[in-house]
Amino acid sequence: MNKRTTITAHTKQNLIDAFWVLYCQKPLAQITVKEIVTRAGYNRSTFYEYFTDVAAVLTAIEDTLIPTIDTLPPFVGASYTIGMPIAQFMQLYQQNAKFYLVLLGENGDPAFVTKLKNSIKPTILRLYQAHAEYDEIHRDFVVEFMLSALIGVMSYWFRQQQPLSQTQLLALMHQLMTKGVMPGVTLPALSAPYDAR
Amino acid sequence: MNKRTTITAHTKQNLIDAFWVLYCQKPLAQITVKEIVTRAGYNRSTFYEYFTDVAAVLTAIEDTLIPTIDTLPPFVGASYTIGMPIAQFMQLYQQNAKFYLVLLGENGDPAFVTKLKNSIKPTILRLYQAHAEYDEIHRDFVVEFMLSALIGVMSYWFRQQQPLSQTQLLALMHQLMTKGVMPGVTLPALSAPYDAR
DNA sequence: ACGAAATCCAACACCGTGTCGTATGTTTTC
DNA sequence: GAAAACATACGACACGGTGTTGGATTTCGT
Repeated sequence: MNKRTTITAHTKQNLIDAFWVLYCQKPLAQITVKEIVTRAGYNRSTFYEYFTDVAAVLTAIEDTLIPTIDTLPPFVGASYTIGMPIAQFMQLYQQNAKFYLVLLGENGDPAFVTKLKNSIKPTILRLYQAHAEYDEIHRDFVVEFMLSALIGVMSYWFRQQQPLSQTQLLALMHQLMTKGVMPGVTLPALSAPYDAR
Repeated sequence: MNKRTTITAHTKQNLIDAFWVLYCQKPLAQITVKEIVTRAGYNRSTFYEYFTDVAAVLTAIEDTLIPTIDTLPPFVGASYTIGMPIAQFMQLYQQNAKFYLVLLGENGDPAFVTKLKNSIKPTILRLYQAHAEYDEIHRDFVVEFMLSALIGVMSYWFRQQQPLSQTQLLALMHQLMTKGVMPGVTLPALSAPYDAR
């Protein structure tokens, strides 16, 4: 390995690490270049050799956390069930829990949520190829529904002290996805919008 | 009405309005006090009479957008169905769509999502009082599931050019909530976690 | 009508930003 | 293996934003 490239890689990583410690503590707007380089032990100018500004560090981190097509294998065929993407996403989440927890948390980045959803969307959409239940427009909303619920629940689970076991959570999520959130309730007519009171 | 108080109210509102125009265009971190007061037509010092910093303006806006206990009436009784909170939330969303769209969007504020969820949570939880299906811990996750899906889909709907009518969206959401996202699929055993491949 | 309090502003010291020129160390070329 | 070419890290500079203090002006209570 080239010495130059290892040095730059180390420096960049040091800056990223220093940034992450700060980002875990406070929102992006309050993090300064000076803080980062002080913590990492560099001159402030050095920072600008690697990143254009503070936000760029966050983007760099995010880019390594978005699952690529390769990491989410393209399941096909009739044996493909809803449980698989759920379990798979859970595993992905768990591997990088340290980052996801913050990026999807209170001081997190909404843009990351969108990026994450878009990266998983094709995989979920493939689930519905065989099923003619929904047209293309409806499918889009169904997938948005699933992903929002999935990410929301996962984040919630990690934020708590995990009162449910992973197996319990998987089972619950699977049930909610396949049977709904309130199986016992019959539906009223829905053509007319409800009164607010 | 006192002239003093109207003046202060106007000034504060002018600052808020100016901030909002900017916040619609770029993330919080890039908005300066100077920009706000220039746009609103005040001296920079005046800003600090009303807000401690730029982030405080955002918080002030958010606080007016969180539904209080009063705005979400406490439905009780057996006639309470899942459709009501959905339709109700949709109405709430629509009234302040201009703000929700941004706050829940790409450059939005993740903390606002949490605030919003927490404000609606009690209402949804009341849905499950009569139902003994879930214990307290599970209920929490079910509610998180619902709210995440609800907010996610609503935001998605507003962000698009609304290809579905409101009635269609309500019907779809109702179906997803009560029957699940994939009614046709039978479930495999879920006690053991899935393989990743 | 007069003192008290508020609204708003100009000026000040401080801090963070982004850039440019340079010293030091590393790689390439012959 | 020496010298040229390059990459890395740094100090210094001009600029712009921050937050505060003291004062001018207007409004309110009595």
